[in-house]
Amino acid sequence: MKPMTRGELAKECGVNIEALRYYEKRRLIDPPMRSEIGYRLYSKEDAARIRFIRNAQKLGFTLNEILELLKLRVNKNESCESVLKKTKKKLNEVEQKIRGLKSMKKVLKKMIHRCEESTLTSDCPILGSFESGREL
Amino acid sequence: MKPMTRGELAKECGVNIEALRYYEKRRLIDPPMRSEIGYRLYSKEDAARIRFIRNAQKLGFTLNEILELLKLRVNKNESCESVLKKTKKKLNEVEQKIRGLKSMKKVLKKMIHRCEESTLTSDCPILGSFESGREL
DNA sequence: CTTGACCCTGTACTATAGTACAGGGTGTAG
DNA sequence: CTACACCCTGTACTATAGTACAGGGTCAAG
Repeated sequence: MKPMTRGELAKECGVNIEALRYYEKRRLIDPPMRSEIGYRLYSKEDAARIRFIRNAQKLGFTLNEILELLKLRVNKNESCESVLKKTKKKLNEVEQKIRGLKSMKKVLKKMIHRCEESTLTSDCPILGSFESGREL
Repeated sequence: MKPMTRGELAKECGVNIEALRYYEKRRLIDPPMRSEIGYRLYSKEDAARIRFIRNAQKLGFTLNEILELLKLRVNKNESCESVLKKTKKKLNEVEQKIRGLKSMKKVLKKMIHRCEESTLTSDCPILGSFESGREL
């Protein structure tokens, strides 16, 4: 697989070219290989990582949280125990988010249903999606 | 129901007192009633709205998107048709987010499973959760 | 052999979403 | 009657996540 330049990777992933340098500085991607004249050369794996970052951001994770997600693996400095604990914590966060979105979805569907029956009122039903007061 | 002051509402909703003034400026909440000496007085509905805003933010919606969600209702200046269209668009966004989180959840669960069987390797499996290249 | 399209670095600017603070009013407790 | 805990306004500062730009290098095409 031939490596990509910064411009090519940016285009492929639909991000601004400067964002790639920013993610490198934030340590979200490893410093890439360099060509003889010093150009950054990215692999397919780098592309996958950039896409992961963008997707995770849309799901409400900050760059710091995304870094934590990316570090979820066994390494020499960390026990499997601790990785397991962190992974379970992340799973919980993800499940919370899913629950929140599901109740939002339910309300939106109800609105669409009501609208199609032309019985909509002027109040805002979506507000009700978190009425339970449950913390997200 | 007795109305709350700004400090009380902030405490009840777990937000900074200044954020309430900020949400008012951004038109995410209506300008509240005022007491005789000019203090803001908030209702239970205001509290629900603040909670909605915070929860929606954790699900990856920006304040502008949240404003759009809150405006999803029939009013004199807008046809039911157009509200229906916007609501369906939002439903789509929500369903996309749910799909993204579900694939993340799947990968996290697999990691936990593997870790409990002590067969974890040093690569980062979570990266795979968006491999499909599908846009979120 | 220079023009254009890339790349490099460093630094400065921007948008979003707050957060803090200065300067001043109100009202109850000691 | 004053100290303290609230509230008001306006304005300034901060963090996060980029985005733009200046000044300079490389290289292929005309």
